[in-house]
Amino acid sequence: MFEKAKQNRMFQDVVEQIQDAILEGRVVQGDKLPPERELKEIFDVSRGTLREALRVLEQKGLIEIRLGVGGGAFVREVGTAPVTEGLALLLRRNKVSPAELAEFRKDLEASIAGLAARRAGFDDILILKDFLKEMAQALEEPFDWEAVIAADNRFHLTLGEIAGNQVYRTIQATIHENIHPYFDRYVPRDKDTLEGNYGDLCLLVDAVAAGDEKEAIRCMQAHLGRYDGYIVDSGK
Amino acid sequence: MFEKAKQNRMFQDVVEQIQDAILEGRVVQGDKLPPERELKEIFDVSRGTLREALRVLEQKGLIEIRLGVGGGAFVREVGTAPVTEGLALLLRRNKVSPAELAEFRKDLEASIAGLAARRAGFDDILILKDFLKEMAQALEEPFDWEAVIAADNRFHLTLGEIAGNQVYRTIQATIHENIHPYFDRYVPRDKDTLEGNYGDLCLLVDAVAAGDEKEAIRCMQAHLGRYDGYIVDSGK
DNA sequence: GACGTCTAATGGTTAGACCTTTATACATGA
DNA sequence: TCATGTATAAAGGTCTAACCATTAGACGTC
Repeated sequence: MFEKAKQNRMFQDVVEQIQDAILEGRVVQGDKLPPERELKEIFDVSRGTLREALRVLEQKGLIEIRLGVGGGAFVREVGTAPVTEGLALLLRRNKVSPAELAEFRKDLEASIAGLAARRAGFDDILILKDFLKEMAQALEEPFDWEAVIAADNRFHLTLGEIAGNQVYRTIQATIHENIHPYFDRYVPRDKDTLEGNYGDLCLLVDAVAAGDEKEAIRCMQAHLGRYDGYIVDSGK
Repeated sequence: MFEKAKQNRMFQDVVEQIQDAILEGRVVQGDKLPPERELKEIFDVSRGTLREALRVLEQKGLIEIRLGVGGGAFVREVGTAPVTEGLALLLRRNKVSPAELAEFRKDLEASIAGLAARRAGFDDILILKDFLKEMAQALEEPFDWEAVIAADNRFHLTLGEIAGNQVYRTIQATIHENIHPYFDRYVPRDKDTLEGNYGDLCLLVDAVAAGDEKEAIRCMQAHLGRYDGYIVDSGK
């Protein structure tokens, strides 16, 4: 029925007001908030209190502070930085393992592949095939590991777009950002692995083009399963 | 080669020192840091600067402030709260629709059910059955809608625990947090719906107990599919 | 036009005071 | 004896009024 009455600290109210303004788009990325000495008048708090609010907003990744003339609090694009930082802490304290991330990711990407198969249009298939071409080129001697990985990434994110659900895309982008360090560190950079990888994606695109949801899911699982060993073994 | 010289603000140094102490286990969960007036002497900064550092640590979820005698900054277990909050910001910012949330959730919970079926132990089943009993009681006349929903919630979160992957749990918590307002608003409060709901979960528990992954997934999809109409129609 | 120098805007920091919340000890009274 | 009220002090929350540090831009000198 009731919930615990929340501790009311004035700076929290300031945080909420500014946060709402950002999330509702009343101020947008790049906008400069008034200088501290004006904000303090607007909210009718002391400068110390106002600054505590700014620290919280900064930590949330919602604003960025610049020094000097013309400096101040600038609205940032809401991004994945705070999530990434929080996850990094969890990983460092062994509250989550890279293997858990990888398990979740495989599942997530498989769902995305399924949705993409259900919803992809003709143009979408062309875009995916472009990535495959790009990847094939990067695989030719002398093969370019970085370029293959970059193409693979964009392939996944594009599939996320095709899936047509913002929630999947948001979660996908966040997981990608956090799992990549492990890929870079543990996945071998040999050509065989990458060629197998390329083969997986070709099959996947075929499945998506055919609208075969189950096959798309299977392909994606096979594709990511290829790396399970590396991540799982190195975790914990 | 080089990177941008980082802006050096004194409170950031304080944040780092305390954060390191926590991450390295020199202070552990429940420990109380000295009062502000002592900390400010230790770090040789003003109280204002110290308090800005405490706000950052608080936002990172590393400490918690309690008021009054014996109050102060207490070390917290590193947890998923900041990750959840950051994700919630992203979802809010990306203006995800209730329908998108519901689609993702069905998928996520289904995966969780599958993992739970694979990993549940004997005790886990007993706990789930307790929730079912609780729900059955709340369904008897006069039936208590709030109690049923509360039990249902805890059922889902417990299933998330049983799934044994912290990443799923964190994402699940985030989605729950964001989808609940819509459930409260749009889902009908009649007894028939809730009784059907109860039936779904009974079948689900049977599947989990039997370790039947596919059936557990199917049950969960059926369970949440029950609400698709309400969320989807009212969304956007 | 290239290079210093000055200036003002603006965040960063400090000191010291007072207000508010809360656990505890103690007193009061049924 | 036990419940209830009250005083006390520890500790966070807030405020005021300065001064310090950084930086863009104006201005001037060579």
